[in-house]
Amino acid sequence: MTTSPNSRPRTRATASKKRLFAASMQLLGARGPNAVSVDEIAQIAGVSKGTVYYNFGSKDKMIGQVLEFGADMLVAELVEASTLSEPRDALRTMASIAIDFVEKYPSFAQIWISEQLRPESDWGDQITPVYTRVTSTIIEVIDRIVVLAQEEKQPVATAIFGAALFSARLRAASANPENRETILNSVLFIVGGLIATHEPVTDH
Amino acid sequence: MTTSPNSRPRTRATASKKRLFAASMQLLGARGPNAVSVDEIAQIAGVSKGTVYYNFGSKDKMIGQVLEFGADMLVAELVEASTLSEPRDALRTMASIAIDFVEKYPSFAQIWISEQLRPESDWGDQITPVYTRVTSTIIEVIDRIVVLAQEEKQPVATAIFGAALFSARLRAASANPENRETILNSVLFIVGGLIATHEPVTDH
Amino acid sequence: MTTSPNSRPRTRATASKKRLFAASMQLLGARGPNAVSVDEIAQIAGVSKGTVYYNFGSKDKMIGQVLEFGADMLVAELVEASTLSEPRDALRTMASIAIDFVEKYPSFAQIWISEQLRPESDWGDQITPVYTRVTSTIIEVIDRIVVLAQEEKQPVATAIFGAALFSARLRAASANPENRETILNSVLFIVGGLIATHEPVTDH
Amino acid sequence: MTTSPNSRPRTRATASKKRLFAASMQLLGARGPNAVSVDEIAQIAGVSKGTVYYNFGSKDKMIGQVLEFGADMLVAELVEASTLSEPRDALRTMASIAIDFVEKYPSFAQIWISEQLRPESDWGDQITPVYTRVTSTIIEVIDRIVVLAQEEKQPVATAIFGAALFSARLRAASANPENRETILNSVLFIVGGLIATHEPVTDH
DNA sequence: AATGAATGAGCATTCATTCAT
DNA sequence: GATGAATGAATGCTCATTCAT
Repeated sequence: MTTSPNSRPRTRATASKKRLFAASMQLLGARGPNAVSVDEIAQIAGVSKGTVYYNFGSKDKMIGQVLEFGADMLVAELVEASTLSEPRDALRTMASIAIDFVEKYPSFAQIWISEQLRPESDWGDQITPVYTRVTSTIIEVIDRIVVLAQEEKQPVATAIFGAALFSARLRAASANPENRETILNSVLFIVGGLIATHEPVTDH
Repeated sequence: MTTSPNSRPRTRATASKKRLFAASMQLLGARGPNAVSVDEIAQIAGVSKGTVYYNFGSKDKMIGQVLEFGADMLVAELVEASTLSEPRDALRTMASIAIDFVEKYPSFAQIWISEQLRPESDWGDQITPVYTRVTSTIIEVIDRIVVLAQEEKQPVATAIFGAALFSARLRAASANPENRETILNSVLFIVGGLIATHEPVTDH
Repeated sequence: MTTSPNSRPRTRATASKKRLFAASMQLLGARGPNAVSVDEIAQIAGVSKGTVYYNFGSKDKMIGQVLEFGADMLVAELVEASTLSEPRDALRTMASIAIDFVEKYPSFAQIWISEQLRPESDWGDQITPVYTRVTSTIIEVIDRIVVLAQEEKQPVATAIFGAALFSARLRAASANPENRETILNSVLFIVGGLIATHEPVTDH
Repeated sequence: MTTSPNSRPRTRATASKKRLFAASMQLLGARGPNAVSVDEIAQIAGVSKGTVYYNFGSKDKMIGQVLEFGADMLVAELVEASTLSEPRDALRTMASIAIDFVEKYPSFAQIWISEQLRPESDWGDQITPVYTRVTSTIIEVIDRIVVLAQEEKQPVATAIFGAALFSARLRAASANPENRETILNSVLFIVGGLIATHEPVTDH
């Protein structure tokens, strides 16, 4: 996925890099960057610590790439779901996807939330922040439901993303998680409120 | 105990502890626990490092107390706002308070969001998680607006809190922050959706 | 005991000092100087840490005095036993006393053994090293058994003390301690060897 | 493992570890574990502090290995001496070896004496305590001299070891040390006493 | 391409000691 | 006589990073 399919077979590319990616996704997703050391990642990947620096240059750069990879995973799924013919089904499915993702990689939610905080850049000149990519997908779907003023779109999408992310995060942390349907409904109340107060999109 | 009212002037009582609290709020609120060292806190507080341990026992215990203090600050304001006669005004004011708080102590949002993740307990047995205290306040207000099934309440309140927290967090990180009113509206669309689909509370 | 009986009653002398002495004997005897902090001693004595410095000046000075006190305790008992009419009974009793003492205050043996090592002085300008006081008592008894050349006396007494101390120390550390009688016999074999190779003392 | 015989020159292999060992033997032998810091050991070894942790994992583990190494040194010499054809010569030589060792590494005696005290284990699960290895060697020699009941053997050997260790320790600390011969004689009086009261071993 | 030995700055924590009250 | 708040030097340890091979 990361390595766009070349025409040539590319025998093994970088086995070490792949293993490091896998180990990082697992460890970072579960415990976050600060709680994971380069030693541990290398050990679980079954390579030497030096290999991390050979392949990625620094811990931060590696984290950046892993984060991007995780974001790509999530966004790809969201984008696919966003094409469902019925936009409200699309949103519901997208929220459901978010719940699954956060359950699998709990600390990604936390990282994305804090990602904008960094004053300079830690893991990141980070091409596009995750939330931007997600909210623009959300906006596309919303645009198929109601007519919103331009300056309303981003805040509405942000609210939806925040509600979904936080609900999912809490559900993942809970011993006996809330009913998934109830959470989806709660998040989608935002759309209900939108519809109740805005003009619906007329199909051309 | 420390502040037992003496008849004598009591020049500066436990000035050190207060200074440490202030420095911690500032530093922790801005950069989060991992990014702040005991040295730095002590230095900014103008006391020696040993004083931290004399007064708090450990870095974690200190952070726990500071976090609790910050939570108390926010919750107290929210509770006060929740008593406004018009429940929708109350919610709007509460969201506004959250925005201000997050702007002042950006990393608190992040900490609270990740607070449930900790398997055991890092900064103590943390009486009640912040989100619980906040959502129960939100629920009180919502109960004055619509009639909700018991199992719907917590998820709805969670969604509202998540939307507000995330929006506020993003606004705080942004160079040219979104219009506050637009954010408030977006968060409150959840309430709009609620009203559109639930029976309103009848005033006796 | 420490305060040689004055003619005047000496109402309470220093209650704090006594409590510190008691706590120190207990803690130091069990765990040794390095493993015990001033905080802990003060806490168990039920006084403030400052009181230690008020009464003793420093941790080392306090330890020195406690060590001396412990040595006085042991030596007093040994001296008393040494007056038994039958010198071999005296030696056996003295060894038995050593076993009891080491069992009660295990780390005293260790401290006394390392006491001579200190290059300068840690806890001490320590009047007379414990081993000197003990061996001179041993020598007095031995002189009643056999005739020894002057330069033999100290080494023989040292060997006896070492054998007794080490045996006692090991017994104290053992889960199911060796039979006390067997230990006493083993130590006293030194005397047996002496008698077998030296002229017995003729009573005038 | 570290020293697997390579065909290639192997310039300096694990020079750091060796240097750390040498420095530790010197420093620990002279002043004991508590009085020596990791910084100091690393500095004298001419490596960085991190190297200690890279090679040994912790200060305690390093001390454990150094202690074991020292014990191996002593025991190896004792075992060799124990094979002398004349058992009493063997014992005398062993005592002499102990004196030399203690003179060179004064604090080892102290550590070994206190080694059994540790409730849990500080420097590791310490394979076999030194005193056990030494006394079993002593017992082998004694068995060639007299017939002892099984339960007498350990206490007698312990007394001999204690007498030798303590005498050696005192001699090492003394400004003008006692005559070595006199000390050896004193320790060996235990054997004299044994012979005087027990049946000698009959040669086949 | 990969390794692993080595580094050193940074960190949380301990503890004997001081001193104003 | 006694206290307890405050100190600061010292310590064991972690970890991202470098580099010769």
